[in-house]
Amino acid sequence: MNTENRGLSERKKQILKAIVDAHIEGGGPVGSKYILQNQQLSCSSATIRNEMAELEEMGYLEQPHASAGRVPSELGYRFYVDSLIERYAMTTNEIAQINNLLKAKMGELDQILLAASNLASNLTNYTGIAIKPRVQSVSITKFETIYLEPDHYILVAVTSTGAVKSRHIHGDYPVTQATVTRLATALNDHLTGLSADQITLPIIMKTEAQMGIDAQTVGTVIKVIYELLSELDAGEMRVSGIDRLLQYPEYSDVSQLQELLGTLEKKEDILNLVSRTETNDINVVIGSESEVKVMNNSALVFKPIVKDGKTVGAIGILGPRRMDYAKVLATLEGLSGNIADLIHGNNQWNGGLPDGGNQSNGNA
Amino acid sequence: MNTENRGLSERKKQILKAIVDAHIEGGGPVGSKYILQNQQLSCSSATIRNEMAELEEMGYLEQPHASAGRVPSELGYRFYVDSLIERYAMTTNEIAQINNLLKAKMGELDQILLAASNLASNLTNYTGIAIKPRVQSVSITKFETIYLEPDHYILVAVTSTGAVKSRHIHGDYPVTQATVTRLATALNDHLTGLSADQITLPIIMKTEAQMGIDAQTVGTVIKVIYELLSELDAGEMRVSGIDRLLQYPEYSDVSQLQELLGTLEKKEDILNLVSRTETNDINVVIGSESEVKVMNNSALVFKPIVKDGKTVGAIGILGPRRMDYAKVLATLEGLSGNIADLIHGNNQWNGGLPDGGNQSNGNA
DNA sequence: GATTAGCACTCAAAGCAAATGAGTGCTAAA
DNA sequence: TTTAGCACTCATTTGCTTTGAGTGCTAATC
Repeated sequence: MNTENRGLSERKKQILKAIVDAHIEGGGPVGSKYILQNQQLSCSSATIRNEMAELEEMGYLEQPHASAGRVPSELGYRFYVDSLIERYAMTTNEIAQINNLLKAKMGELDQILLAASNLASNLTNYTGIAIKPRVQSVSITKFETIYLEPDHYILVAVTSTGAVKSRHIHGDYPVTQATVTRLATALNDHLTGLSADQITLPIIMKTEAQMGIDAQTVGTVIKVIYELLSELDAGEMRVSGIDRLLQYPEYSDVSQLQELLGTLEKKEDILNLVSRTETNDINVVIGSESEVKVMNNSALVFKPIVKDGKTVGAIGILGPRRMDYAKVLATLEGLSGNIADLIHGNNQWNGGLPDGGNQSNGNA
Repeated sequence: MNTENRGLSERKKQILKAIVDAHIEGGGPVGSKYILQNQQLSCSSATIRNEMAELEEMGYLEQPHASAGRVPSELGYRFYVDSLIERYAMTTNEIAQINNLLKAKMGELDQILLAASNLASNLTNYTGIAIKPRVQSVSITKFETIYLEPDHYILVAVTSTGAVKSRHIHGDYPVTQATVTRLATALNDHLTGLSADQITLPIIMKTEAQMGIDAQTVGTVIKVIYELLSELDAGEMRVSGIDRLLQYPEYSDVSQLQELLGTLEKKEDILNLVSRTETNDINVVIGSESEVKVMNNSALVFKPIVKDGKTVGAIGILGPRRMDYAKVLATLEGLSGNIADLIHGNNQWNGGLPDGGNQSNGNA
């Protein structure tokens, strides 16, 4: 991901930075004259042209066509993001916004992430993404049953990630309050700590045998649990502020936009990308650096949210490749800090575990 | 919504229908000659022109500009949908698809709705919408608590609509297993059947007094319950297949598209529209018939899903005004039938109440 | 009175050519 | 190494013409 690009002279760096900045702001190719005017450089446009030609040769710039200005290449952006970017300081106003909106939403992790990605989208004017990554293996820490009617009870499961899931169960055979209570105990004894792929036939049979409850009921419940676990593994992703994309001319090409929306809908690709990421730092994925198709003139910036050493979610920003990285990075950094505070819980009535409970609504 | 439009001659109806059909298929204005060719009418193009002129005068047709063909007006579409539309029979293939995909998803209502709107989007090639409408007043039927650690327990609530919601609670004061159990009993005694606006200060105080649990803990829990209830009232909406919109030329105007995506994001308008609808039939909202802005050249077709006399959700299709209503209506009809079957539960292990449990992720 | 053929008219859309101008590369001088 | 100068390139804009689908109207016909 990093090339040996230290070999750039100060002037080259300054020119490259100027071009990227200008391109981020304006969107179009940047010419030598423009740089001369908006930059204090003690040289002429011809010199700048020479430098630009060299930068192009080195792969940092591209020329859409012979008589156009230069546009940063993917490599150019990468260098910019890694080395040239200027720290953007959030305004107190923005910080206040984050605090207010996030504190108000302080409920389950789901909602915090959603609110945060929303906020990120608002603050940066790009598209926000809230992600709950796939996890290798969730297990269930605690079972509980709620008896409602003779043929109807609810199974509640608390997962190892702190999420609470539930399922209504309508049995064919009437069950009693007592049976249902016994069921919970039995499940707690035998099935806690197992992930979906650990629930094998032997275990099921052993459980059935030792439970002293009719096999039908047990079978039904185990099936439900299995489904629950599979669902928990799946990961989820929510997008907010798609409409913002449209204001950038790079997306006025309908076919391009269509493909991008397609990948956003499918969710698969982005979910994979984020789930597979190992670092907890902010990630900047520019264009074809990722295996995600169609991101060619787009970039995705995302920041994992970590709780107890585990990645429990991520918030991200999707926008044109020429996005205002300084601002985006600062925003995500700020938000993730606040989220960390929230989920490490210093608030009165809620704030401990991530994931108060509900994370259905997967990607269908 | 209905004008006295019975005064149309058979031939006028035929011509109007032909124009609408042609426009749905092609998208452009329809001329007299085209109709003559694709329709068996024993008259000439001049006669058709005359009829068209009259239809325009009556408000059923519009002319984009003087030398263009005719385009159906909103009124024209309304008449078409109400009177002229031909029943579309779903293919066995499509029916099979519905059955398979829906049966596979048979879990909570949330997921069924989502899967259904997704499927609707696939089958019709327009954008699908899954809606859980606002409800006036949900109450909680049953409380349960799950003890985890000395300062940490989970509150589980079963609502009157059958949804199960939960919240982690981290108390400032240690609680015991026994306290937590007692808490559940007390809540079940005092707070079941109340909606958010019925939880008033007197009731809270009375509950606190009779509970015999420290006021802090009770106060915290009641606050959580209140928030839970408010959240349940809120309604939710999910969109799938936005990218499909782009294939219709009416949305290649970026600014239009942007506004439409905006309303889809806000959700407010559509949620209101659906929540306020009283009939359980399929609704067709064409363009500016609704108060929803920006739907000018779009139409929304939706079908409420009813369970025990209550509207528990809706699935809908959003597309260009010139959408294939016959197909859309048939699809929604078919899907809603299947959903009704599912939630009235004739399946072995699950199927009774709607809403197994999880419907967080509201509109932030 | 309804229908039709015929014709003049309209107007968006497509095609074409010239003008514009931002920006470059190269060369030769400083 | 830098720079001024100049010829060259090429996307974009502009104005113009052509095309053709489609209409409205009128006068003849059924």
